[in-house]
Amino acid sequence: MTIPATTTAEGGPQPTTGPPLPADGPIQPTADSLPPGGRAPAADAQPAARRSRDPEARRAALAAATIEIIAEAGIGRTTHRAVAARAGLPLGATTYYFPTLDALIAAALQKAAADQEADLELWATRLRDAPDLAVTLVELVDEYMADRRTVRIEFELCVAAARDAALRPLAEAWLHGLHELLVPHVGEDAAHDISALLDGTMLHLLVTGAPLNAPALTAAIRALADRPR
Amino acid sequence: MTIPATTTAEGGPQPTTGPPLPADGPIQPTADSLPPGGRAPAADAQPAARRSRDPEARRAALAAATIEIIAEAGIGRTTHRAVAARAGLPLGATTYYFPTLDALIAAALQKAAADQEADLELWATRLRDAPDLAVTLVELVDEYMADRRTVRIEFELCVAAARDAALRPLAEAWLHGLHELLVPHVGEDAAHDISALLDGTMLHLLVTGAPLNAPALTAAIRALADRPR
DNA sequence: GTCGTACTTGTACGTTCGTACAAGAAGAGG
DNA sequence: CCTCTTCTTGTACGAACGTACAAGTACGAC
Repeated sequence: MTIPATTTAEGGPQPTTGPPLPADGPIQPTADSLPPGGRAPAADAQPAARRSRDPEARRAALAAATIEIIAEAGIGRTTHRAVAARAGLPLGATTYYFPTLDALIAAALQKAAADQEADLELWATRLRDAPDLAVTLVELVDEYMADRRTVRIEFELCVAAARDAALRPLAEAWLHGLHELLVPHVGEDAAHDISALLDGTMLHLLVTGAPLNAPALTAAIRALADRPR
Repeated sequence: MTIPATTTAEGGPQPTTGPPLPADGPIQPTADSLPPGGRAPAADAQPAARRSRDPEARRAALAAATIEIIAEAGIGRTTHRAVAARAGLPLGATTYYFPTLDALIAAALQKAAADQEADLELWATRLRDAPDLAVTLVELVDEYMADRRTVRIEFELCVAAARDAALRPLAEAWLHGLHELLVPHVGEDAAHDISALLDGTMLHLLVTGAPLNAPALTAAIRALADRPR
């Protein structure tokens, strides 16, 4: 228990010694979000060369940019302008394709969930052929943690769902995916426990930034999988 | 895997069928945040009866109100005006006591962490006298989950720390508290595993809103505590 | 070719934000 | 009593926000 506590009760106006939040500076565009069919906003002298049409690519680019912004700034600080800048598209494109900001965010989270579902099917095949469930599972978790961006979005979605019931089915599906993946291998109860262990472990890794302790996690999974029922 | 997926690729402008975020309506004040020394903003006819001085109470009321707003709206949607309204104080009070919004949020999160630390010491005494570690631990988790507000703030802090390194020590302290609490009872390794299991379980409960399955969690804790080393 | 729809874009409106600050009241020290 | 410091409050300013929309361009239908 070594919380860098301050006693938080002083007289003067400025005794806050806590960690200063860096206030999430402005989001810079990447301009590579559009497939090769599109063009960068202004690579040449023209004031604003109009791009050729590609509605589906634009919709996908906006959703992808939104996910990036959510991963970096959080849902609460995601704005039309940040998304448009990241996607390299004009502001009006965001409201043309999505009626409101909430719709844009919801679409992005659904796309993220769909990507995750596809990922989980890869996990399923890897586990089906695995000689040792625990070892392979830990490998998969380690690979998953390599891209912190995805993991951040997962937990961002969970926290948002805890506050907003409308997001709950999406977040539940996300958590449930891992559970259902494990059921055929270890049964209902152990699957429940192991998925909680893995989610907790990933949260710890996300916060501390530490690398995964593979042998320890493998042993813990075995302990939960093999416990008497 | 029953994600309510939409194929996200349509022609028209409005095909988003995802869960609509309810856009977090305006925050209403509670006006009970000030100790009996203070008065409500306008209970009688006077336009704005000036309150008597109590700087420490105001600072504490602002931090408490900030925590409430964070729990309800998230860090990203926490504003000076929402906090002031919740605390029943004028807008200027927020900037008088905290130089910036980030400082206000950091102070609130530190207060929450300090409260949590105090809670953990109660946990420590309860566990010291407990005949059965696993059973008592599950009881404590169940009691902790009764107030989802606190739990939401914990995970909100973790997600924010994953994005903002300045918050990392605070979030790490939070996670580490549970770990160090368990070390004297089950040793370093099992404490690590059990704290991950508990954090993951709490996340699941937070998202699903389901009640805690006490017997299952108790068994899982035992499996992790008793595993061969 | 022309016509019409669907898409693109820049700009504008009203709101809300963080922060600054002047004017004043409260209470301690004389 | 007066005075000075500290606290309180209302208001104001520029920036950023969500959203609306007019004007214009691309492209298939004909």
